Amino acid sequence: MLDPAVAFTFNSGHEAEIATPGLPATTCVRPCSSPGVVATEPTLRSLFLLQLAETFAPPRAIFWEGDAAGHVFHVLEGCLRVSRVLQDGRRAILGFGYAGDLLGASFRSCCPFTAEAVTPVRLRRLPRRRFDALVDGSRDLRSLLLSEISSEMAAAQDQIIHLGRTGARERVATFLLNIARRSGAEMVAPVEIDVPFGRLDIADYLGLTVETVSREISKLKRDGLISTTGPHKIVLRRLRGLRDIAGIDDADEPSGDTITHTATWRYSAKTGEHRYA
Amino acid sequence: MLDPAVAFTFNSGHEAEIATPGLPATTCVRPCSSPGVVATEPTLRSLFLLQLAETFAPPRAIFWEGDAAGHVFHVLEGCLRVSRVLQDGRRAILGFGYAGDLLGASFRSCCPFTAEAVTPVRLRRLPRRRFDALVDGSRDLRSLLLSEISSEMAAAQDQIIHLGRTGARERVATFLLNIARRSGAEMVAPVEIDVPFGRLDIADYLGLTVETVSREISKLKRDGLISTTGPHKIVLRRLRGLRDIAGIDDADEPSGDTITHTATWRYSAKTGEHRYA
DNA sequence: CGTTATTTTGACCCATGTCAATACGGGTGG
DNA sequence: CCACCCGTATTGACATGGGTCAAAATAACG
Repeated sequence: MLDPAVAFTFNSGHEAEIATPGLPATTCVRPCSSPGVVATEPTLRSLFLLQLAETFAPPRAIFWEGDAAGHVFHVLEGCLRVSRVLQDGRRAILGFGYAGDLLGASFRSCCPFTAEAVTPVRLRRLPRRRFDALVDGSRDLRSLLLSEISSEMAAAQDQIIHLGRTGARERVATFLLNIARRSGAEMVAPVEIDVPFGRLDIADYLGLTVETVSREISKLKRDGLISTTGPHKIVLRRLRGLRDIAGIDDADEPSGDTITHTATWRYSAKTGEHRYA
Repeated sequence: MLDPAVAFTFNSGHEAEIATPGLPATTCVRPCSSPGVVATEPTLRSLFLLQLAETFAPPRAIFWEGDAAGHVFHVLEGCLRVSRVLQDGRRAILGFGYAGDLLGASFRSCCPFTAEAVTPVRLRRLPRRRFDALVDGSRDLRSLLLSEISSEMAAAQDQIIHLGRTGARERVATFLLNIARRSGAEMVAPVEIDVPFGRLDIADYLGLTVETVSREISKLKRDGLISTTGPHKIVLRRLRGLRDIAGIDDADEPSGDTITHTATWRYSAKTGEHRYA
């Protein structure tokens, strides 16, 4: 397993690398020509540096499912949710986005979901065409983009496993641990996490109902694994216990890229076959 | 919704374009140099043409979760499943692969799941490095790869919605319709579909148990929506009814790329803001 | 400080899981 | 070609996790 809480079309760059608001006019002349737009070390996120930042107040949508995918976004600050609704109104939240995340990098013709601000969101946008052109122009950036998307896939697959094969308690525990991991503060003492979204969002994300989410949280409190100060501040008291519930083997995937098996495919010129050893 | 049954790290190329086994030695000298490996119209799948085909007998694995991601595969024929297991043995099937699918194109350092043959599978493989190099060398191929991966994402997200927000009946109906769609035979009269996988595979794919899957299928039979000739041959009799159960609005996403909203973001040089209209 | 949305808790029920028995089907060997 | 056998599928009886409906408690906000 890798990173269940990581949202889909964005991926936090581990370092939030929030740029200072003042435009760094030092490096580049104009944001339109293609070669070497940013002088230093080009990352996907640095492409956005020249764009002005916008703010979205909480329930406002950044874009809607079905919209033409005209822009790619870099979240500077705040928190958003990404969701889809079935015809009859049922909603599923596909993931959450945080500062540092890229949003929309993997869209093709249209947005496959709606993105809405949960807390005030500050972000920069880049027209799709420009983003694509810039990325396509650099081998490094192309590689970074693929990695980015690959992590999204991994996260989506984790989510599939959880939704398909785990119970409410397990999902809630995993969810809390993932928020903690995201928050940077690494995993030792009692960790206080900030849960900006409401219970309904959590429920729609975990494939449960508000009531079940609430009950499971209460149960965890009763068992002394967590404690709360209001619905949006949760203190994880016994990480070990939470991890047990979440079914994390410990020593299990600390970095998501661990290779467990060492056997691999060898080609034998002699027999003309591939074999696994 | 797009394509729930589409598996994850492959995507059928709509045309299975199964190459004739005899190697087409006409176009290219050797499979090692980079520029213009295949003369005609380069597609991702044509990159594999010079590789010899291998066969995997049914329960054999093509690779295991955690393996180094050393190859990319092109499925020529047969059917495979892609799965992950939790520490306690619970298994989730992330998707199924069919002839025409690409497998492993989106991996980075290691395989995020296990792939096993369900029926005898014929495929060609390409070392990752070569695949990456070839794709990276052509703008068209890069674009095709991104589209490919983007569809995988879409499929994964559909699956997330189903697992999180629909009931057993709905999932089974959707599943049957998706197999039918895959099988090419387009959607009119009674469609007979071939279900190569066992009930356990279906259950692990839909996040249910064997018993529930079996019961739902029996119920659909009782209601006259389908009929069977053995567990692997199912005739869809009332597509409309199945679609209703599956919650498909009809006129809903026939092609997955439909743009529903036409509003979009406009930049106003005057106010210096983006607005949605 | 009142008003409203959100969260929590309780009582109840249903869909789905669990356990167990039976029936089917596909392959093998006679 | 048939009989047997074993793995898979189906069906039944029962248990239970989580959904539903409703009310109370708490938090958010003007």
